[in-house]
Amino acid sequence: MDAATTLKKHDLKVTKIRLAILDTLGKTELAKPYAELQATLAEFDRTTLYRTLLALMEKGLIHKALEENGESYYALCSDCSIETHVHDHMHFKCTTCGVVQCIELPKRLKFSAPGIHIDSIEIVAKGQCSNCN
Amino acid sequence: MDAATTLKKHDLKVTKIRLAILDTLGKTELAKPYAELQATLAEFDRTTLYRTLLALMEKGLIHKALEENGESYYALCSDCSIETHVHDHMHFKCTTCGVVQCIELPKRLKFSAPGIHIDSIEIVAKGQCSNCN
DNA sequence: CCTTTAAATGCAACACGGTTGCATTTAAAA
DNA sequence: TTTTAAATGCAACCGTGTTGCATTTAAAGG
Repeated sequence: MDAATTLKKHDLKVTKIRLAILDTLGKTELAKPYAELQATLAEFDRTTLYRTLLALMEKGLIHKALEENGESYYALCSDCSIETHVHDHMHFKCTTCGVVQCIELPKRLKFSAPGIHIDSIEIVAKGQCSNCN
Repeated sequence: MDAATTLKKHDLKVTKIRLAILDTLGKTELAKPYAELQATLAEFDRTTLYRTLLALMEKGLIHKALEENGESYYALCSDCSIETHVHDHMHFKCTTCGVVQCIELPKRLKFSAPGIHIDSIEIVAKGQCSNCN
């Protein structure tokens, strides 16, 4: 399914920056840092980029990963839909080359603690990627 | 062990802001948002606060939790030492009242994926705390 | 207790991403 | 083609992170 169709299916108007974002993020399975996204899409205003990312996240087309320094990384959602935005994956950052990738988890993780009710879990791991070790 | 002794033991000079930070974070088992920390310690320059937090983190006396919006939360380290800064806990944020707390995990978590080597893992969960559900 | 010095602090300044308001443009429905 | 709600661009502000540098201070040594 092409990007335009995907947008329409999620009640989003087909615009240049939306196609550009989906195109950029679709070129790799890695998560892209915000700064790189902004550089690639420099022809657009950064406010527009900001709001477009919000819109695409809200519709579950993309998701954001936060690294320890607070840097944001964005990636396409392959396992999300409008109804259930669920991530059965963790975000892994290679401390050597710096790439961030989504890694599928074998099964849904369940944590529990007395008294509390857990809705969602985010996992961020660091180490060496397959190219760097 | 009092704060001054703790600082000396970690080769840190005993200064007013360091005592104040340890005192503030020690008053609760919850993690404090940066903004609250800055408000409480408004008598000190924010650069000093910034560098002091870095120093205390480097020595393993405190640690930082990042929430989804990128907000930083700080808490004392109870299970860290100079040699092994390890967290067998996750950070839990109540989406109702907003408090962030460290929750001990029953056992060390192990994840693996083909080709990659994982050094450390950070887990952030969201849901309702015991007061709010 | 006094001197010395490396470390800590305060201040200024800048970078960057997040965020909002508002006027203009545009996608797409009628 | 007209219409309109949505999307965009621009300006502006905020908070946090970060660095350089001059001043102050903790604490070691005499």
